[in-house]
Amino acid sequence: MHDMGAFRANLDAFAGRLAARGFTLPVEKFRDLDSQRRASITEYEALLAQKNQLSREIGQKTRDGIDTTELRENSRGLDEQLAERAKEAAAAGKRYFEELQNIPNIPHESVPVGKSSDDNLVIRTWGEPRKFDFEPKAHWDIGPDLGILDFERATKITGARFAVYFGLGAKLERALINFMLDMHTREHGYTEVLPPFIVNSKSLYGTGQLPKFAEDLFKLENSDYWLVPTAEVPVTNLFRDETIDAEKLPISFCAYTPCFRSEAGSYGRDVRGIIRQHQFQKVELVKFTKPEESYDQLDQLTNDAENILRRLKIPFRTVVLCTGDMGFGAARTHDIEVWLPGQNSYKEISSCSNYEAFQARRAEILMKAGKKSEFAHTLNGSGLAVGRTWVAIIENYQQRDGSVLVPEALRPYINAEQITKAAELK
RNA sequence: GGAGAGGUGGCUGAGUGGUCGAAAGCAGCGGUUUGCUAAACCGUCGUAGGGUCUCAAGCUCUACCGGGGGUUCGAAUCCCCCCCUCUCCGCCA
Repeated sequence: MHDMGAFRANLDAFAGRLAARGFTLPVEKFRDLDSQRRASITEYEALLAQKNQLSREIGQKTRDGIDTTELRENSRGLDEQLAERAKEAAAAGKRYFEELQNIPNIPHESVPVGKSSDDNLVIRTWGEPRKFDFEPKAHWDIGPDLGILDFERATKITGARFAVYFGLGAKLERALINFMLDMHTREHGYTEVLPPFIVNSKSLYGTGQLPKFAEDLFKLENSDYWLVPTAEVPVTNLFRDETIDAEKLPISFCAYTPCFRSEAGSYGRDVRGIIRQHQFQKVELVKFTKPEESYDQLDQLTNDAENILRRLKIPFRTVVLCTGDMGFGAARTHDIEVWLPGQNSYKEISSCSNYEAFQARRAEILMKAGKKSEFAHTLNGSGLAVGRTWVAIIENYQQRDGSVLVPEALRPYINAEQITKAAELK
């Protein structure tokens, strides 16, 4: 959400910067909507002031013992017109806000201008893709062959885009969660949070998923409850409607949650394997910062996420999304892409964004330094997507005999050096 | 799920139909006094949206006492619905 005053005063500048991300701001429409809105407020409030004045008079005269029959009638006479103008003003306001809240954030000036993911800019590459002396397989073959991953039974008990993990496959997933949380809390200074996995509409509005992206979410019947699409929602909303003492910033949280996404509109994308599931696990990093330090903190957060892959010794590269490829609320986004030999390509495993005050304005997250209070900046990024990290390990550490080596950093967590076919599943 | 008690400004807490945006205290901010600190005293002190204005200040209007409706000329105050918190019971992990 943009600041109303700034938006009104700089409409043309906003339009120019939004154009870079392929968003056409209807400037004239906004000017009209805003002047309509203001005119109807003025009209309505002038009439209301008139009525309030009459009421005060009636109160005074009643106390003085003067008859007020006529004044009461006059006052009542305003009601119909008043109701009408109230309705107009509310409608005009609503028209304006509905347009405003669907305007995406302004990209930071450092973001490369472009139209699609082809225009993203690689800022870092780490590790050498392994040379295989055999044809590397994809995880959707390796997993089922090892008996640690089962799509058919998941489809039976639930439906498409779900998976069941068995044995060391399940344990690998659990180990990854602990490994990531431990690294972020012990080495990167994050405080662990275990939030609710169900949130209300207001929280989803605060982080920007609602009202525009309702179709991407799972909603619980007969309630205002939704399954979390990412821990970003509950964790960022920890400070909704709160004012944080600036001295406490930056505040860094990490949280594990399952994530639930309807994936409406992604039919046919990543249909094989567990790259795109309705339910997946993620360790999320969230930061609340002062405005002047949010970009340093974005670099820090990105680095913290990358460190997971460095420790696991899996190659990756980091890209800056171009203006046309960014998400709705982000001002700058770094995607970390992990190397997947099974698909012979890099695949997104983390998305780290600075939202500047875009979410803070919606969620009313303020910071106060001395007398002055202003909106804090919010950032978040995956640290990392657990399911996709699972895939990366399976594919990068696969052996000719179909087994998978466990990365050294993970061995204390999984208590095994190698994943082989489980006895009961042979 | 049942019974009861509550939700007022940053905090505590008055206020049961008419200048109440809301007493008082604390905290905050400005100042006076003062070797320093502390204390005392004086003043100030909510947010948002309109209007006026070149801008700001100022002035002014409107809204906000958990949320939404209603009664009334007029609602923090009366009525209805909902949400949340607390206590007890039930149920459960």
